[in-house]
Amino acid sequence: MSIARRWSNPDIMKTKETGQMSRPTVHDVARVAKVSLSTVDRVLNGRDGVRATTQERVRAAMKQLGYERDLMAANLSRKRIYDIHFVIPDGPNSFMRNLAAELETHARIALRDRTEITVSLVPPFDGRALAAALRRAKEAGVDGVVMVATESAEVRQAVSELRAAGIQVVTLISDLSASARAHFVGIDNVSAGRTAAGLLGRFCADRRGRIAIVAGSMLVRDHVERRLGFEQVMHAEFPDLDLLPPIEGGDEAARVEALLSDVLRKHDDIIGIYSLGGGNRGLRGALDRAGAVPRPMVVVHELTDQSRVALQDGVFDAVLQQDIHREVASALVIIRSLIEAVPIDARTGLVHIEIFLRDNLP
Amino acid sequence: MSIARRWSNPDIMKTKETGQMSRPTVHDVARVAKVSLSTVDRVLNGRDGVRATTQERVRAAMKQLGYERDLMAANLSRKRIYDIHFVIPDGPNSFMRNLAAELETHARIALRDRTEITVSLVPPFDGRALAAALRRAKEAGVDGVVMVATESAEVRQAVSELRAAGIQVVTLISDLSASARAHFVGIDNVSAGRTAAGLLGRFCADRRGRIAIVAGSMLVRDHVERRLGFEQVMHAEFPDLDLLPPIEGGDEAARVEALLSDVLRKHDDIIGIYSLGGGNRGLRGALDRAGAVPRPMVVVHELTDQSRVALQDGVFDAVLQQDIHREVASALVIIRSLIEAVPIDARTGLVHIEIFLRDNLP
DNA sequence: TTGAAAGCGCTAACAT
DNA sequence: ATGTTAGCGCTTTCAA
Repeated sequence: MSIARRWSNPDIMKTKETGQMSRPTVHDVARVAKVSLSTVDRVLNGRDGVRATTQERVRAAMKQLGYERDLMAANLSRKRIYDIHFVIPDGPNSFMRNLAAELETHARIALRDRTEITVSLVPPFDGRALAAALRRAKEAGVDGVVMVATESAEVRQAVSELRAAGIQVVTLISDLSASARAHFVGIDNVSAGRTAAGLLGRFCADRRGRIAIVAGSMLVRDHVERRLGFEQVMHAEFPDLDLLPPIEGGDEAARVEALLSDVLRKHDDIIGIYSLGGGNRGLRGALDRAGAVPRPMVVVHELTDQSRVALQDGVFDAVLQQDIHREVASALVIIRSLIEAVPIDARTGLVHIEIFLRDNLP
Repeated sequence: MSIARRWSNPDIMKTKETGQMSRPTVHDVARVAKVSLSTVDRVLNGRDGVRATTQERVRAAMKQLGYERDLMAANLSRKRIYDIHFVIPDGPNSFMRNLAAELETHARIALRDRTEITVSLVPPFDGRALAAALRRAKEAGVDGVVMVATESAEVRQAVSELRAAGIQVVTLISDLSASARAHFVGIDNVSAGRTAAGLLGRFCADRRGRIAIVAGSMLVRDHVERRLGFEQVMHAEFPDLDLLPPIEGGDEAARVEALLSDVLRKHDDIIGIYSLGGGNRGLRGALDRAGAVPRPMVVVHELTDQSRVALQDGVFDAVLQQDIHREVASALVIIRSLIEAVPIDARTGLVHIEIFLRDNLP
């Protein structure tokens, strides 16, 4: 079987000799609607100064011909350059460092797609600083903003202002609830938490004991959601396991190590640990110091040099990971589509979570 | 911190008044090299009829200016349409059916990127038919071919011919070893097998017994590789588990059910099953009929209506899945890049494998 | 071997 | 309210 799809509308057949057809252009529309190019352009771009009846004629011609604007030609003509600004946390952890590096790479290749990328780094977990950065982007008059969100009323307000100024906003990795952001690009964090629980629960088999949770901050939505998903499944499917309240380590190794060491000292029956944020070097440090036997099962997020080694050493059992490179690429595609009001495939934003065991390390 | 990147080569500053810079064009190159546009174009596109010394001048100018050709403008001018042909197996299983549906979707959206998609369906596991389809594509003069490969000398030969004819070939989902294909898009199947083993091994905990493997056909490389990875990890990390030789069910539910029922009857100590191909409806049928207690742990590939329900029912324990939509999208990006000789980011082709437990079903 | 000029599909400045 | 015309950056006749 063979499926072929070509333009097959007789109205637009141009080269009768060859039988070749090509997709309709503004010229075809103008001809059929009996108006000039400019009028077609006005209708096409929603500019005013066109009588309603004429508009109707043009629209009818477009529909009849199945006209679809050639975005590349349009961009060439108007010399459009998409000005996209990223606002990301200046975190001390390797995850955010990695993200910044990703942006460097993308900045280079995005140029080929008429996209210019700029970046601001802001202090992590700081809504005020984030909102300020957003306002600066607005003043700069960029076309779109991609940001790693921190929950805060100020930030929500700034996003609304951007939106009102016609600037598209996409959240990346961590979403902003009840906000005007047009799209979120990242993993489904509730699902990530559920996955972690599904794995950790099964790994702990029939043992009984406590589970420790290590988070970065409950001010970022991804951490809140991971915790939520984790607790959902733990309560529903592994009720024999006792969940300790989360430790907030600020994604910093030193704090994580101090706080977790404390907890491990207090409880000698911790059989599982879920770390849903950064600072896993500290997590490992605490585990090594405690030296519990049998060692607890450990599920963490983000594959870094640290966590990879820990996986190989059998200290960590599973690492959940999101592909930042792909996320940034998706964010760019999506924000350009938003700017051009092109329909967006729902699947574009959802990045799948990867699970690494020591057996499938890349 | 804020990073901004703009063109900043004084040679190409055009509007001195505004201080605005723009990237260099063929005109700039022509001016600097003191030749005409056509000559620049000839050099740019490797056409002959240009004296060596002139060529050198032009190239020097390009380098000096940091010229990079605007692909969109070029495509507009030459009215280029990428003619991409997909060859996929006409399998009876939902996986391939799904793939065909994906292509329908992509055909529609690819038009916007000057890409026209055609599809042929060929009998599965049939190298001869596949090779014939490839030859037909060559005769049709397409720009690129994307295919789900079956291992066969004939196919390898046909791929070489396509390559020789200047037609790019990309393999999708299942690769073709020792062939001239330019790229593979799909999951790392060895890694998928290893992952399956890592999970199944841990799920089987300390139990002893046999593990059954259900494959489609050892003629497709993805199945061979999954088996390889699976056995690697099983032998290395879970030596207490005995692997039975793989059943080849041809990805068909009926055959899988018959063959597996047989095996389950022969062995009453099967504690784990890994199904690395299609036909999982048959797998479930066999399990239901056998009704072993305790039920074996089951890891399968491809999330379908069947496997989703089985997961929810607790009959399957994990489903490994590849995102076909994304794979097709990647294949399109890659083959276009190959056709235009644009550098390809190595990560573009690698699609990550997803793992579903009942806890994280989407 | 080289160059001048027209045109791809669309937009925008400048007429009417 | 509508039309004419000159580009955007590149390719492609057709001349020289």
